[in-house]
Amino acid sequence: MKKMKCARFGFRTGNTLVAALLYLLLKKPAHGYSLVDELRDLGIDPAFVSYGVAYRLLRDMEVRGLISSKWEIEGSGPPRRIYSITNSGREYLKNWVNNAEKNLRVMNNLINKIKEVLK
Amino acid sequence: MKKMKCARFGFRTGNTLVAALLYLLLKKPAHGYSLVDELRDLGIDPAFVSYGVAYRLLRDMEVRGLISSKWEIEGSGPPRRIYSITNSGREYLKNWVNNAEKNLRVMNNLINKIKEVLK
DNA sequence: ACACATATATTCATTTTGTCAATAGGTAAA
DNA sequence: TTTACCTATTGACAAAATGAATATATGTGT
Repeated sequence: MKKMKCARFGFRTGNTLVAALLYLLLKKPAHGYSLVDELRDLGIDPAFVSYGVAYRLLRDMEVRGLISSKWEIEGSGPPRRIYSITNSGREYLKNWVNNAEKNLRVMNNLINKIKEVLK
Repeated sequence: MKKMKCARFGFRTGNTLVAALLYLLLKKPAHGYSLVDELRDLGIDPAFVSYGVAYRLLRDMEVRGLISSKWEIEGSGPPRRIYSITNSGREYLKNWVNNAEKNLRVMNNLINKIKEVLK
């Protein structure tokens, strides 16, 4: 298992976006531009996810083997890079969920404690 | 409302640590070294919070007016900088909690959706 | 004197993010 | 047909956050 850097609270932007993108790709292959739009359905304001960030993440994810891509020329519009999730990506997602749940509990605890003191 | 930068998911390390430190200082004034130890009670692994990071954060927080400090010479050990939370810090914390709750719901939602698809 | 724990502070390199411009094909209307 | 706008991807650069390591004093116990 690679050492987890920079993930003290698990919910760093990049990590979370990776999980969200993998989730979307788990449902069906898609290209970057549409994925950014679909983030809206996850409660993630797409205005906060620039295309630059999203495409960079997708490229990184492919390098890490979490997703794979192929060009799609057919259809209307410019050529699109269609991404699919790999088995490795599925594993990563499972792992992420487990960690995220732990982190969520810590966060929830902290929030409740703070609310109690503020009250 | 000031535009929230760099907090897409609210739970960035820095932001969360700021909240945790403010929470501790809300209960009683303290100095950096002891604060790091007390993070343990919040479920935050102290091995993940180096003193370097903590002191840097505390100084930033003071610059931003969330806390104030004074040197304490008396008592045993080397001089300590005792931090107290300010009114501005209390406001910040209230705000953070509200945001964090929203973000928690988004995260929870995402996690549940992923779990459903993985199942 | 010596080792060790407390306490604060600073530096530098690296990683992660954010912003924005460049490129390019397709579509629709004037 | 040329102008304008939408889709789609990429790359470059700046800014911010983080990690690791080091430097500084002081006090305590032996």
